Amino acid sequence: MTKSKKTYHHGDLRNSLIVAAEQLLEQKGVAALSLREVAKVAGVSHTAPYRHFEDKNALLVGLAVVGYGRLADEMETCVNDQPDDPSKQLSSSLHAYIALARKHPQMTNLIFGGVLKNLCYEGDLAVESERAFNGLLRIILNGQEAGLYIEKETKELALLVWSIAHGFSMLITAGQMGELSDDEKATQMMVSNMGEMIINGIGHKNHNS
Amino acid sequence: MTKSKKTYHHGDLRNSLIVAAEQLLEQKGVAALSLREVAKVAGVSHTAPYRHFEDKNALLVGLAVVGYGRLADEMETCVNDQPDDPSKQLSSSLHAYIALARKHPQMTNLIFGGVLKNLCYEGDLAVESERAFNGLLRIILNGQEAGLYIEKETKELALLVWSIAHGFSMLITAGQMGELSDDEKATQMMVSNMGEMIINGIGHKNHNS
DNA sequence: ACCTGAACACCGTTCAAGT
DNA sequence: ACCTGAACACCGTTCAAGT
Repeated sequence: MTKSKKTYHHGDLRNSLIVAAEQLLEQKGVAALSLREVAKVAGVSHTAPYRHFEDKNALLVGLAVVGYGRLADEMETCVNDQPDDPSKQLSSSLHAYIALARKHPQMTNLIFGGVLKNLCYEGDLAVESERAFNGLLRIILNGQEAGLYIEKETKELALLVWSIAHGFSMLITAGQMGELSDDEKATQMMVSNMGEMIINGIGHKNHNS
Repeated sequence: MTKSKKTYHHGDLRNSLIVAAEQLLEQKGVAALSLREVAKVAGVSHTAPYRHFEDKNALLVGLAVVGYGRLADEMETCVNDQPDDPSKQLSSSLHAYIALARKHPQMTNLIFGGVLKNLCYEGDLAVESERAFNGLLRIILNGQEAGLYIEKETKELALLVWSIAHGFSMLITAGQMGELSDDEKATQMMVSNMGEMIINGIGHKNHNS
């Protein structure tokens, strides 16, 4: 019933290749992802991908753009869904970041694990990266304008928050968090606690300044 | 003059392979690291490594153990070098973590980028991982005993600090920090600021509780 | 324009054979 | 014990050829 799959010319091969690649990625990991197998899953010869991607690396970048785009979408949703509650924007962005990484661990590794040839962080990938970070920036700025956060440079606060969300995500993805990795509930609890600690700090407040 | 290099039996091939592997790793990245080339650099046939490592993955794990060991050493040094100043222990551990990642970006990718078969986070690698985290735990505990930090569970504070150090490191390594990646001085400034924000929080302190 | 099949250099891994 | 060389299945990439 779909309009593809009948013609000799595939029609939407570029996209089919990315879909197939993601399927294999989450199945077997970044290291075991081969261009030839992607082509086989997509139902074409192993040289067909070169019509749509210069390289294996170019396909991986294309796939990473999709993944990073999802992250950017999540960040924007956090801003738009609770436009009047900057505090909730921040906590939901933390939860969303980590939930997405937990849902697509291999995609997280692909984007941030250093497999992509570094030069390719220009172009579409850089666009999505900025879009995601701009979401975070806006969340912090909203909070600052509401008088919730200190007046330090917005970018510095955003980088701190990003580092926390990213670090926690990568540690879970890398299996460094022990039991926590598998425990959905405990993870969310931990994320909530971290959100609180970012706001209040871990220092004791018995100074009288 | 060295005692190796003369006998037919290499003597310390296991170690030579790891040294060669690290050299190639930082040179060409995780994705382009091949077992055959490692063997060639070490000066042996391409099947010789199988006497010392079950697998290509096993060699990578062996290499990662070395890298993770360095991180653990750094954390322990931070504790031992300033035994009476928990505050300095914390800030120096942050700086050390990020400096090491900046110095060995590809090693950081190897350890945390999801290339290693996950099951291998048992054994020696788990030992070094615990050693590093224990350093952080002790640093936080020292601060709590000195009355510097809140009385929340030590492990939670340590995980927060670890996430920040790790996230910032990975973002730099992945080229996500723009100009900052190359600017040594600006990076250190940013790390110092993050250290301060962890202690004091980013929330405005105009509540009168 | 889009796809294929043969070809090339390289890879990880196995195994019988050498010292 | 430790290392080698041939062999196998797989990989990324190129290219002349097909529709």
